[in-house]
Amino acid sequence: MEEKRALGMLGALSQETRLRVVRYLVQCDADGASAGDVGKQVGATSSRASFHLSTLEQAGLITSERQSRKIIYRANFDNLGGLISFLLNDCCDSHPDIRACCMGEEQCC
Amino acid sequence: MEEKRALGMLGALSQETRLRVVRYLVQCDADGASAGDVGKQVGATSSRASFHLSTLEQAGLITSERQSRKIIYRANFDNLGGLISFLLNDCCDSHPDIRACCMGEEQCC
DNA sequence: TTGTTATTTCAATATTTCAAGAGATGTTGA
DNA sequence: TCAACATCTCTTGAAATATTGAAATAACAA
Repeated sequence: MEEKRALGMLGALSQETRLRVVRYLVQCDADGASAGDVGKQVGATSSRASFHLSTLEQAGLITSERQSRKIIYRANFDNLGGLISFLLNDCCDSHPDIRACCMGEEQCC
Repeated sequence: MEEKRALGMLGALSQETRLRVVRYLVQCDADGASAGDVGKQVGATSSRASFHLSTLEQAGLITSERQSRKIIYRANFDNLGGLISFLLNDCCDSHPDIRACCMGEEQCC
């Protein structure tokens, strides 16, 4: 992940509505959700939801697929992981304190 | 980490100069660096560096400590880890794909 | 085709953020 | 106290972003 892409993702995520959209879409997992659903879920008008969704898609955090008259949005797990990996490994140099804190009580293996 | 704090951190990090400041301060580790050092390192005037440093401090990503006539800035490893943990665990629900991607080839234990 | 639903695009406005430089503040040593 | 240095604050103007509502586009069903 290059710095520029990471900056775009961070900017996209640093907005309340968009952060909530991503959280919701992560919960929806592979099923995804339509723009209308997303809008209702995060309390945004349809035009606002559409705007934020396109911002998130442009940043690479979500994907879209038309299904008949709806457009289904899904979290882009690869890129979300890539962003977190960038922060943890590239940006924070895999600093042991940060890594430990990030892992918390859960074990990853 | 609450959503509001995470949003503040994401916003602070989503700016090229500030992201570089954090990267540099992480590399400086416990030694930290003065505002002047940081400014030279990231190619910013002193007033710009001061502005960005105070933005980062307010977001909780760095700390400051006066040492005689200099002010030493350091990365706040706890909060950086907290942010990454928020993204990985709270926001992304510890999704296995994201966790795997984030861990990459390194093992955490 | 016509009507309905879902989503996007557009224009106008308001707000926020960025960058640069001048001046103010705080700290040290003579 | 004064001079030198490091940092901060304030102002200005430019650029990016957010919001709203109305209109446009796309897909489906009767």
